[in-house]
Amino acid sequence: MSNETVWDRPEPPAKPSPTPLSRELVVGAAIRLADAGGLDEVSFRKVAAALGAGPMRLYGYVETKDELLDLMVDEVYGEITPPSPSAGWREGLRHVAHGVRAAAKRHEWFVDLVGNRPHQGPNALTHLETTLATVRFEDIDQVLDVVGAVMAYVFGAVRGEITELRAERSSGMTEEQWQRASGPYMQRVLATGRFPTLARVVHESSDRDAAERFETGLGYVLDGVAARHSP
Amino acid sequence: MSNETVWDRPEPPAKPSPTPLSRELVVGAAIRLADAGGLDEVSFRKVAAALGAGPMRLYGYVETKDELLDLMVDEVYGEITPPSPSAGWREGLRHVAHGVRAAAKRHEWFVDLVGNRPHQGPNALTHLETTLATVRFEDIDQVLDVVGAVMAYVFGAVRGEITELRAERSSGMTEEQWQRASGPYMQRVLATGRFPTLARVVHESSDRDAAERFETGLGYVLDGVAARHSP
DNA sequence: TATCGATCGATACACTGTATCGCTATAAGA
DNA sequence: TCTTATAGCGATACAGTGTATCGATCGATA
Repeated sequence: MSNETVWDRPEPPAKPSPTPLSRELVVGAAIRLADAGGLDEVSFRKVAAALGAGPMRLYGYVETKDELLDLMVDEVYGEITPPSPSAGWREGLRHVAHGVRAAAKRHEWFVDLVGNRPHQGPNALTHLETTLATVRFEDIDQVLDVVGAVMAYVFGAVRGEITELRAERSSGMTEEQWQRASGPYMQRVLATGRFPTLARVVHESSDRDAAERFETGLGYVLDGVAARHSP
Repeated sequence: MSNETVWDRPEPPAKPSPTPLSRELVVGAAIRLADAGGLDEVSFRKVAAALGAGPMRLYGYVETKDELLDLMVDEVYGEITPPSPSAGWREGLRHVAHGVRAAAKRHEWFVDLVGNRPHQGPNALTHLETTLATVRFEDIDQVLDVVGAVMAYVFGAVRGEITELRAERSSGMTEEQWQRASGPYMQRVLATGRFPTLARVVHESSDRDAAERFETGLGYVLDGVAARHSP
Protein backbone atom coordinates (compact mmCIF):
# COMPACT_ATOMS: atom_id res chain seq x y z
CA MET A 1 0.00 0.00 0.00
CA SER A 2 3.03 2.30 -0.34
CA ASN A 3 1.45 4.35 -3.09
CA GLU A 4 3.76 7.30 -2.69
CA THR A 5 3.10 9.89 -5.34
CA VAL A 6 6.31 10.94 -7.03
CA TRP A 7 5.90 14.66 -7.29
CA ASP A 8 9.01 15.39 -9.25
CA ARG A 9 8.94 12.65 -11.82
CA PRO A 10 10.64 13.93 -14.97
CA GLU A 11 8.47 14.24 -18.03
CA PRO A 12 9.06 11.60 -20.66
CA PRO A 13 11.50 12.86 -23.31
CA ALA A 14 9.00 13.78 -25.99
CA LYS A 15 5.80 12.57 -27.52
CA PRO A 16 6.17 11.38 -31.08
CA SER A 17 3.05 9.83 -32.45
CA PRO A 18 -0.58 10.91 -32.55
CA THR A 19 -1.26 13.88 -30.31
CA PRO A 20 1.55 14.79 -27.99
CA LEU A 21 0.40 14.41 -24.43
CA SER A 22 1.77 15.60 -21.13
CA ARG A 23 1.03 15.11 -17.50
CA GLU A 24 -0.56 18.55 -17.45
CA LEU A 25 -2.89 17.61 -20.27
CA VAL A 26 -3.90 14.40 -18.50
CA VAL A 27 -4.55 16.18 -15.23
CA GLY A 28 -6.38 18.95 -17.04
CA ALA A 29 -8.67 16.51 -18.78
CA ALA A 30 -9.36 14.72 -15.53
CA ILE A 31 -10.21 18.00 -13.82
CA ARG A 32 -12.51 19.01 -16.62
CA LEU A 33 -14.34 15.70 -16.39
CA ALA A 34 -14.60 15.92 -12.60
CA ASP A 35 -15.88 19.49 -12.75
CA ALA A 36 -18.57 18.47 -15.20
CA GLY A 37 -19.74 15.18 -13.76
CA GLY A 38 -18.14 14.54 -10.41
CA LEU A 39 -15.40 12.14 -9.45
CA ASP A 40 -17.25 9.16 -10.91
CA GLU A 41 -16.49 10.60 -14.30
CA VAL A 42 -12.76 10.30 -13.65
CA SER A 43 -11.74 6.87 -14.81
CA PHE A 44 -8.67 6.00 -16.83
CA ARG A 45 -10.86 4.95 -19.70
CA LYS A 46 -12.88 8.16 -19.71
CA VAL A 47 -9.91 10.47 -19.21
CA ALA A 48 -8.03 8.72 -21.97
CA ALA A 49 -11.05 8.88 -24.25
CA ALA A 50 -11.31 12.60 -23.64
CA LEU A 51 -7.75 12.88 -24.89
CA GLY A 52 -8.36 10.60 -27.85
CA ALA A 53 -6.08 7.91 -26.48
CA GLY A 54 -6.27 4.41 -25.07
CA PRO A 55 -6.50 3.94 -21.32
CA MET A 56 -3.03 2.43 -21.02
CA ARG A 57 -1.47 5.51 -22.53
CA LEU A 58 -2.01 7.41 -19.29
CA TYR A 59 0.40 5.18 -17.45
CA GLY A 60 3.19 6.96 -19.23
CA TYR A 61 2.37 10.14 -17.35
CA VAL A 62 0.84 8.90 -14.15
CA GLU A 63 1.84 5.86 -12.21
CA THR A 64 -1.49 5.09 -10.62
CA LYS A 65 -4.94 6.52 -10.26
CA ASP A 66 -4.22 7.75 -6.77
CA GLU A 67 -1.37 9.76 -8.22
CA LEU A 68 -3.72 11.31 -10.77
CA LEU A 69 -6.06 12.33 -7.96
CA ASP A 70 -3.14 13.76 -5.99
CA LEU A 71 -2.13 15.82 -8.99
CA MET A 72 -5.68 17.08 -9.39
CA VAL A 73 -5.76 18.18 -5.77
CA ASP A 74 -2.44 19.95 -6.12
CA GLU A 75 -3.69 21.76 -9.18
CA VAL A 76 -6.55 23.18 -7.13
CA TYR A 77 -4.11 24.32 -4.46
CA GLY A 78 -2.32 26.15 -7.24
CA GLU A 79 -5.44 28.17 -7.96
CA ILE A 80 -5.55 29.64 -4.49
CA THR A 81 -3.79 32.98 -4.35
CA PRO A 82 -1.56 33.47 -1.32
CA PRO A 83 -2.27 36.27 1.15
CA SER A 84 -0.36 39.49 0.78
CA PRO A 85 2.89 39.32 2.77
CA SER A 86 2.03 42.62 4.37
CA ALA A 87 -1.28 41.37 5.71
CA GLY A 88 -1.74 40.75 9.39
CA TRP A 89 -2.52 37.25 10.57
CA ARG A 90 -6.23 37.91 10.72
CA GLU A 91 -6.65 39.23 7.19
CA GLY A 92 -4.13 36.72 5.95
CA LEU A 93 -6.05 33.77 7.33
CA ARG A 94 -9.34 35.21 6.17
CA HIS A 95 -7.94 35.53 2.69
CA VAL A 96 -6.76 31.93 2.69
CA ALA A 97 -10.07 30.71 4.09
CA HIS A 98 -12.09 32.40 1.38
CA GLY A 99 -9.62 31.29 -1.25
CA VAL A 100 -10.01 27.67 -0.25
CA ARG A 101 -13.76 28.01 -0.13
CA ALA A 102 -13.91 29.57 -3.58
CA ALA A 103 -11.66 26.92 -5.08
CA ALA A 104 -13.69 24.16 -3.50
CA LYS A 105 -16.88 25.58 -4.97
CA ARG A 106 -15.29 25.73 -8.40
CA HIS A 107 -14.24 22.09 -8.04
CA GLU A 108 -16.77 20.34 -5.88
CA TRP A 109 -14.82 17.09 -5.96
CA PHE A 110 -12.00 18.81 -4.07
CA VAL A 111 -13.58 18.20 -0.69
CA ASP A 112 -13.99 14.52 -1.51
CA LEU A 113 -10.27 14.17 -2.12
CA VAL A 114 -8.85 16.52 0.45
CA GLY A 115 -7.82 14.66 3.53
CA ASN A 116 -7.68 11.23 1.97
CA ARG A 117 -3.92 11.53 1.70
CA PRO A 118 -1.67 14.26 3.03
CA HIS A 119 -1.08 17.08 0.59
CA GLN A 120 2.59 17.16 -0.26
CA GLY A 121 2.42 18.47 -3.80
CA PRO A 122 4.41 21.61 -4.64
CA ASN A 123 1.34 23.81 -4.77
CA ALA A 124 -0.02 22.39 -1.54
CA LEU A 125 3.30 23.01 0.16
CA THR A 126 3.47 26.55 -1.17
CA HIS A 127 -0.05 27.08 0.06
CA LEU A 128 0.90 25.75 3.48
CA GLU A 129 4.08 27.83 3.60
CA THR A 130 2.38 31.11 2.77
CA THR A 131 -0.44 30.33 5.17
CA LEU A 132 1.95 29.62 8.01
CA ALA A 133 4.04 32.66 7.12
CA THR A 134 1.06 34.97 7.46
CA VAL A 135 0.95 34.22 11.19
CA ARG A 136 4.03 35.82 12.63
CA PHE A 137 3.91 34.61 16.21
CA GLU A 138 7.21 33.97 17.88
CA ASP A 139 6.16 30.50 19.06
CA ILE A 140 6.02 28.15 16.08
CA ASP A 141 3.80 25.74 18.01
CA GLN A 142 1.21 28.46 18.39
CA VAL A 143 1.41 29.17 14.68
CA LEU A 144 0.71 25.51 13.96
CA ASP A 145 -2.19 25.46 16.38
CA VAL A 146 -3.80 28.52 14.88
CA VAL A 147 -3.36 27.54 11.25
CA GLY A 148 -4.44 24.01 12.04
CA ALA A 149 -7.61 25.14 13.76
CA VAL A 150 -8.55 27.61 11.04
CA MET A 151 -7.94 25.12 8.26
CA ALA A 152 -9.85 22.43 10.13
CA TYR A 153 -12.82 24.76 10.39
CA VAL A 154 -12.53 25.78 6.75
CA PHE A 155 -12.40 22.26 5.40
CA GLY A 156 -15.17 21.09 7.68
CA ALA A 157 -17.41 24.00 6.83
CA VAL A 158 -16.82 23.80 3.10
CA ARG A 159 -17.42 20.08 3.13
CA GLY A 160 -20.72 20.59 4.90
CA GLU A 161 -21.70 23.33 2.53
CA ILE A 162 -21.08 21.22 -0.53
CA THR A 163 -22.84 18.24 0.97
CA GLU A 164 -25.89 20.38 1.59
CA LEU A 165 -25.68 21.76 -1.91
CA ARG A 166 -25.59 18.28 -3.38
CA ALA A 167 -28.53 17.16 -1.29
CA GLU A 168 -30.59 20.10 -2.44
CA ARG A 169 -29.62 19.51 -6.03
CA SER A 170 -30.50 15.83 -5.94
CA SER A 171 -33.74 16.04 -4.01
CA GLY A 172 -35.79 18.18 -6.28
CA MET A 173 -33.97 21.36 -7.28
CA THR A 174 -35.76 23.42 -4.65
CA GLU A 175 -33.15 25.63 -3.13
CA GLU A 176 -35.14 26.58 -0.06
CA GLN A 177 -33.34 25.77 3.15
CA TRP A 178 -34.43 22.59 4.89
CA GLN A 179 -36.86 21.80 2.16
CA ARG A 180 -35.95 18.25 2.97
CA ALA A 181 -38.18 18.77 5.96
CA SER A 182 -41.20 18.58 3.72
CA GLY A 183 -40.18 15.12 2.68
CA PRO A 184 -42.54 12.59 4.17
CA TYR A 185 -39.82 10.96 6.25
CA MET A 186 -38.72 14.19 7.86
CA GLN A 187 -42.29 15.22 8.59
CA ARG A 188 -42.94 11.90 10.23
CA VAL A 189 -39.83 12.30 12.33
CA LEU A 190 -40.69 15.80 13.46
CA ALA A 191 -44.25 14.75 14.19
CA THR A 192 -43.02 12.42 16.91
CA GLY A 193 -42.22 15.45 19.03
CA ARG A 194 -38.92 14.00 20.09
CA PHE A 195 -36.93 16.64 18.21
CA PRO A 196 -38.22 19.96 19.50
CA THR A 197 -35.06 21.94 18.80
CA LEU A 198 -34.79 20.48 15.34
CA ALA A 199 -38.40 21.46 14.75
CA ARG A 200 -37.64 24.99 15.84
CA VAL A 201 -34.78 25.08 13.37
CA VAL A 202 -36.97 23.89 10.55
CA HIS A 203 -39.82 26.25 11.27
CA GLU A 204 -38.27 29.35 12.79
CA SER A 205 -34.80 29.70 11.33
CA SER A 206 -34.30 32.17 8.55
CA ASP A 207 -32.36 30.82 5.60
CA ARG A 208 -29.31 33.02 5.38
CA ASP A 209 -26.93 32.28 2.60
CA ALA A 210 -23.98 30.00 2.94
CA ALA A 211 -21.29 32.64 2.57
CA GLU A 212 -22.67 34.52 5.53
CA ARG A 213 -22.72 31.44 7.74
CA PHE A 214 -19.18 30.58 6.67
CA GLU A 215 -18.02 34.05 7.60
CA THR A 216 -19.74 33.92 10.97
CA GLY A 217 -18.11 30.63 11.88
CA LEU A 218 -14.75 31.86 10.66
CA GLY A 219 -15.24 34.89 12.86
CA TYR A 220 -15.69 32.67 15.90
CA VAL A 221 -12.41 30.91 15.25
CA LEU A 222 -10.46 34.08 14.54
CA ASP A 223 -11.94 35.83 17.56
CA GLY A 224 -10.96 32.90 19.70
CA VAL A 225 -7.43 33.10 18.39
CA ALA A 226 -7.30 36.82 18.98
CA ALA A 227 -8.53 36.35 22.53
CA ARG A 228 -5.48 34.28 23.36
CA HIS A 229 -2.74 35.67 21.18
CA SER A 230 -3.62 39.30 20.61
CA PRO A 231 -1.06 41.89 21.63
CA MET B 1 -29.40 9.49 -8.80
CA SER B 2 -32.28 9.66 -6.28
CA ASN B 3 -30.68 7.20 -3.89
CA GLU B 4 -32.80 8.19 -0.92
CA THR B 5 -32.13 5.91 2.00
CA VAL B 6 -35.31 4.61 3.54
CA TRP B 7 -34.60 4.84 7.23
CA ASP B 8 -37.73 3.24 8.51
CA ARG B 9 -38.09 0.31 6.18
CA PRO B 10 -39.91 -2.49 8.02
CA GLU B 11 -37.93 -5.63 8.69
CA PRO B 12 -38.87 -8.59 6.51
CA PRO B 13 -41.34 -10.88 8.33
CA ALA B 14 -38.88 -13.54 9.43
CA LYS B 15 -35.87 -15.49 8.24
CA PRO B 16 -36.61 -19.16 7.68
CA SER B 17 -33.70 -20.93 6.09
CA PRO B 18 -30.02 -21.18 6.95
CA THR B 19 -28.92 -18.59 9.50
CA PRO B 20 -31.51 -15.98 10.26
CA LEU B 21 -30.16 -12.58 9.30
CA SER B 22 -31.25 -9.06 10.05
CA ARG B 23 -30.31 -5.61 8.96
CA GLU B 24 -28.46 -5.15 12.22
CA LEU B 25 -26.38 -8.23 11.58
CA VAL B 26 -25.53 -7.04 8.10
CA VAL B 27 -24.55 -3.58 9.29
CA GLY B 28 -22.62 -5.08 12.19
CA ALA B 29 -20.62 -7.32 9.91
CA ALA B 30 -19.89 -4.42 7.60
CA ILE B 31 -18.69 -2.30 10.50
CA ARG B 32 -16.50 -5.08 11.79
CA LEU B 33 -14.89 -5.47 8.38
CA ALA B 34 -14.41 -1.72 7.99
CA ASP B 35 -12.88 -1.43 11.45
CA ALA B 36 -10.42 -4.16 10.65
CA GLY B 37 -9.41 -3.35 7.12
CA GLY B 38 -10.83 -0.01 6.05
CA LEU B 39 -13.69 0.78 3.73
CA ASP B 40 -12.15 -1.24 0.90
CA GLU B 41 -13.01 -4.32 2.87
CA VAL B 42 -16.70 -3.49 2.72
CA SER B 43 -18.05 -5.07 -0.43
CA PHE B 44 -21.28 -7.00 -0.77
CA ARG B 45 -19.32 -10.13 -1.50
CA LYS B 46 -17.11 -9.80 1.55
CA VAL B 47 -19.87 -8.76 3.93
CA ALA B 48 -22.04 -11.61 2.75
CA ALA B 49 -19.15 -14.06 3.07
CA ALA B 50 -18.58 -12.90 6.63
CA LEU B 51 -22.19 -13.85 7.31
CA GLY B 52 -21.94 -17.15 5.49
CA ALA B 53 -24.31 -16.03 2.78
CA GLY B 54 -24.33 -15.19 -0.89
CA PRO B 55 -23.89 -11.58 -1.96
CA MET B 56 -27.44 -11.26 -3.25
CA ARG B 57 -28.84 -12.16 0.10
CA LEU B 58 -27.95 -8.72 1.43
CA TYR B 59 -30.42 -7.07 -0.88
CA GLY B 60 -33.15 -8.38 1.34
CA TYR B 61 -31.99 -6.10 4.10
CA VAL B 62 -30.37 -3.24 2.29
CA GLU B 63 -31.49 -1.70 -0.96
CA THR B 64 -28.14 -0.49 -2.17
CA LYS B 65 -24.56 -0.17 -1.04
CA ASP B 66 -25.01 3.52 -0.32
CA GLU B 67 -27.78 2.59 2.08
CA LEU B 68 -25.48 0.15 3.84
CA LEU B 69 -22.90 2.90 4.27
CA ASP B 70 -25.58 5.27 5.56
CA LEU B 71 -26.61 2.68 8.12
CA MET B 72 -23.02 2.22 9.21
CA VAL B 73 -22.64 5.96 9.72
CA ASP B 74 -25.83 6.11 11.73
CA GLU B 75 -24.64 3.28 13.91
CA VAL B 76 -21.56 5.32 14.81
CA TYR B 77 -23.74 8.31 15.69
CA GLY B 78 -25.56 5.98 18.02
CA GLU B 79 -22.35 5.36 19.94
CA ILE B 80 -21.92 9.00 20.83
CA THR B 81 -23.41 9.77 24.22
CA PRO B 82 -25.41 12.99 24.38
CA PRO B 83 -24.34 15.78 26.69
CA SER B 84 -26.02 16.06 30.05
CA PRO B 85 -29.17 18.23 29.79
CA SER B 86 -27.97 20.25 32.73
CA ALA B 87 -24.67 21.13 31.10
CA GLY B 88 -24.03 24.64 29.87
CA TRP B 89 -23.45 25.21 26.19
CA ARG B 90 -19.69 25.18 26.58
CA GLU B 91 -19.38 21.88 28.42
CA GLY B 92 -22.17 20.46 26.27
CA LEU B 93 -20.39 21.23 23.05
CA ARG B 94 -17.07 20.07 24.43
CA HIS B 95 -18.67 16.78 25.38
CA VAL B 96 -20.10 16.33 21.90
CA ALA B 97 -16.82 17.27 20.26
CA HIS B 98 -14.86 14.72 22.23
CA GLY B 99 -17.55 12.14 21.70
CA VAL B 100 -17.36 12.56 17.96
CA ARG B 101 -13.60 12.45 18.02
CA ALA B 102 -13.54 9.28 20.10
CA ALA B 103 -16.08 7.56 17.86
CA ALA B 104 -14.15 8.56 14.76
CA LYS B 105 -10.98 7.10 16.19
CA ARG B 106 -12.74 3.85 16.97
CA HIS B 107 -14.04 3.72 13.39
CA GLU B 108 -11.52 5.42 11.17
CA TRP B 109 -13.71 4.98 8.09
CA PHE B 110 -16.27 7.29 9.68
CA VAL B 111 -14.52 10.43 8.45
CA ASP B 112 -14.45 9.04 4.94
CA LEU B 113 -18.21 8.64 4.91
CA VAL B 114 -19.30 11.63 6.91
CA GLY B 115 -20.28 14.47 4.64
CA ASN B 116 -20.77 12.41 1.54
CA ARG B 117 -24.48 12.48 2.10
CA PRO B 118 -26.46 14.36 4.73
CA HIS B 119 -26.99 12.43 7.93
CA GLN B 120 -30.68 11.84 8.39
CA GLY B 121 -30.64 8.55 10.23
CA PRO B 122 -32.44 8.33 13.57
CA ASN B 123 -29.22 8.32 15.57
CA ALA B 124 -27.78 11.19 13.58
CA LEU B 125 -30.94 13.19 14.13
CA THR B 126 -30.92 12.45 17.84
CA HIS B 127 -27.30 13.48 17.96
CA LEU B 128 -28.12 16.72 16.16
CA GLU B 129 -31.13 17.37 18.39
CA THR B 130 -29.25 16.95 21.64
CA THR B 131 -26.37 18.99 20.34
CA LEU B 132 -28.62 21.85 19.33
CA ALA B 133 -30.52 21.58 22.60
CA THR B 134 -27.37 22.07 24.65
CA VAL B 135 -27.07 25.60 23.30
CA ARG B 136 -29.93 27.50 24.87
CA PHE B 137 -29.67 30.83 23.11
CA GLU B 138 -32.90 32.62 22.40
CA ASP B 139 -32.05 33.20 18.75
CA ILE B 140 -32.27 29.89 16.89
CA ASP B 141 -30.12 31.26 14.08
CA GLN B 142 -27.33 31.86 16.53
CA VAL B 143 -27.70 28.32 17.82
CA LEU B 144 -27.31 27.02 14.30
CA ASP B 145 -24.26 29.18 13.68
CA VAL B 146 -22.56 28.05 16.85
CA VAL B 147 -23.28 24.36 16.46
CA GLY B 148 -22.42 24.54 12.78
CA ALA B 149 -19.08 26.16 13.43
CA VAL B 150 -18.13 23.79 16.23
CA MET B 151 -19.09 20.71 14.24
CA ALA B 152 -17.27 22.01 11.18
CA TYR B 153 -14.13 22.39 13.25
CA VAL B 154 -14.56 18.99 14.84
CA PHE B 155 -15.03 17.14 11.58
CA GLY B 156 -12.23 19.01 9.89
CA ALA B 157 -9.84 18.44 12.78
CA VAL B 158 -10.67 14.78 13.18
CA ARG B 159 -10.34 14.20 9.49
CA GLY B 160 -6.92 15.80 9.48
CA GLU B 161 -5.88 13.80 12.51
CA ILE B 162 -6.83 10.51 10.96
CA THR B 163 -5.21 11.40 7.67
CA GLU B 164 -1.98 12.11 9.48
CA LEU B 165 -2.30 8.89 11.40
CA ARG B 166 -2.75 6.93 8.21
CA ALA B 167 0.23 8.60 6.61
CA GLU B 168 2.42 7.76 9.56
CA ARG B 169 1.19 4.21 9.58
CA SER B 170 1.79 3.69 5.88
CA SER B 171 5.14 5.40 5.57
CA GLY B 172 7.24 3.32 7.88
CA MET B 173 5.61 2.95 11.27
CA THR B 174 7.74 5.71 12.77
CA GLU B 175 5.42 7.73 14.88
CA GLU B 176 7.66 10.74 15.21
CA GLN B 177 6.01 13.93 14.08
CA TRP B 178 6.89 15.07 10.59
CA GLN B 179 9.08 12.08 10.06
CA ARG B 180 7.97 12.43 6.49
CA ALA B 181 10.42 15.31 6.42
CA SER B 182 13.25 12.85 6.42
CA GLY B 183 11.92 11.37 3.23
CA PRO B 184 14.18 12.30 0.36
CA TYR B 185 11.50 14.28 -1.41
CA MET B 186 10.74 16.43 1.60
CA GLN B 187 14.39 17.05 2.29
CA ARG B 188 14.92 18.12 -1.29
CA VAL B 189 11.97 20.47 -1.03
CA LEU B 190 13.14 22.05 2.19
CA ALA B 191 16.68 22.36 0.83
CA THR B 192 15.43 24.77 -1.83
CA GLY B 193 15.00 27.37 0.87
CA ARG B 194 11.66 28.43 -0.50
CA PHE B 195 9.77 27.13 2.53
CA PRO B 196 11.37 28.80 5.52
CA THR B 197 8.34 28.64 7.78
CA LEU B 198 7.75 25.02 6.89
CA ALA B 199 11.38 24.33 7.73
CA ARG B 200 10.95 26.03 11.08
CA VAL B 201 7.94 23.80 11.73
CA VAL B 202 9.87 20.68 10.87
CA HIS B 203 12.93 21.55 12.90
CA GLU B 204 11.69 23.61 15.82
CA SER B 205 8.20 22.47 16.63
CA SER B 206 7.70 20.12 19.51
CA ASP B 207 5.48 17.16 18.75
CA ARG B 208 2.61 17.50 21.15
CA ASP B 209 0.00 14.81 21.00
CA ALA B 210 -3.08 15.02 18.86
CA ALA B 211 -5.59 15.26 21.70
CA GLU B 212 -3.90 18.37 23.00
CA ARG B 213 -3.95 20.06 19.63
CA PHE B 214 -7.59 19.14 19.17
CA GLU B 215 -8.45 20.66 22.51
CA THR B 216 -6.52 23.83 21.75
CA GLY B 217 -8.34 24.35 18.46
CA LEU B 218 -11.67 23.59 20.07
CA GLY B 219 -10.82 26.18 22.69
CA TYR B 220 -10.35 28.80 19.99
CA VAL B 221 -13.78 28.14 18.57
CA LEU B 222 -15.53 28.07 21.94
CA ASP B 223 -13.74 31.19 23.09
CA GLY B 224 -14.80 32.93 19.91
CA VAL B 225 -18.39 31.93 20.55
CA ALA B 226 -18.20 33.09 24.13
CA ALA B 227 -16.79 36.43 23.05
CA ARG B 228 -19.92 37.17 21.07
CA HIS B 229 -22.68 35.43 22.95
CA SER B 230 -21.56 35.39 26.54
CA PRO B 231 -24.03 36.73 29.10
C1' DT C 1 17.95 0.66 -45.97
C1' DA C 2 17.91 -2.13 -42.00
C1' DT C 3 17.91 -2.65 -37.30
C1' DC C 4 16.82 -1.27 -32.82
C1' DG C 5 14.09 0.58 -29.29
C1' DA C 6 10.53 2.70 -27.40
C1' DT C 7 5.59 3.42 -26.98
C1' DC C 8 0.94 2.53 -27.78
C1' DG C 9 -3.14 0.02 -26.94
C1' DA C 10 -5.71 -4.75 -27.38
C1' DT C 11 -6.40 -8.24 -24.42
C1' DA C 12 -6.94 -10.18 -19.99
C1' DC C 13 -7.72 -10.58 -14.93
C1' DA C 14 -9.59 -9.75 -10.67
C1' DC C 15 -12.77 -7.08 -8.60
C1' DT C 16 -16.83 -4.01 -7.96
C1' DG C 17 -22.38 -3.22 -7.59
C1' DT C 18 -26.47 -5.12 -9.00
C1' DA C 19 -30.48 -7.17 -12.54
C1' DT C 20 -32.34 -11.37 -13.77
C1' DC C 21 -34.28 -15.63 -12.80
C1' DG C 22 -34.36 -20.73 -11.90
C1' DC C 23 -34.19 -23.61 -7.92
C1' DT C 24 -35.43 -25.01 -3.49
C1' DA C 25 -37.27 -25.34 0.78
C1' DT C 26 -40.79 -23.92 3.56
C1' DA C 27 -45.69 -23.00 4.63
C1' DA C 28 -50.41 -23.31 3.53
C1' DG C 29 -54.43 -25.80 1.82
C1' DA C 30 -57.16 -29.97 0.83
C1' DT D 1 -50.61 -36.86 4.34
C1' DC D 2 -50.03 -35.10 -0.24
C1' DT D 3 -50.12 -31.28 -3.23
C1' DT D 4 -49.60 -26.65 -4.38
C1' DA D 5 -48.19 -21.92 -3.87
C1' DT D 6 -44.82 -18.71 -2.43
C1' DA D 7 -41.08 -16.50 -1.26
C1' DG D 8 -36.13 -16.15 -0.52
C1' DC D 9 -31.72 -17.62 -1.88
C1' DG D 10 -27.85 -17.41 -4.71
C1' DA D 11 -25.72 -18.89 -9.47
C1' DT D 12 -25.12 -16.48 -13.42
C1' DA D 13 -24.50 -12.44 -16.06
C1' DC D 14 -23.32 -7.62 -17.29
C1' DA D 15 -21.18 -3.35 -17.32
C1' DG D 16 -17.88 -1.01 -15.14
C1' DT D 17 -13.36 -0.30 -12.54
C1' DG D 18 -7.75 -0.28 -12.07
C1' DT D 19 -3.92 -2.24 -14.00
C1' DA D 20 -0.32 -6.31 -15.70
C1' DT D 21 1.15 -8.30 -19.74
C1' DC D 22 2.82 -8.19 -24.20
C1' DG D 23 2.52 -8.17 -29.24
C1' DA D 24 2.38 -4.89 -32.95
C1' DT D 25 3.79 -0.68 -34.79
C1' DC D 26 6.09 3.29 -35.45
C1' DG D 27 10.24 6.68 -35.28
C1' DA D 28 14.89 7.41 -34.99
C1' DT D 29 19.48 5.95 -35.54
C1' DA D 30 23.40 3.35 -37.78
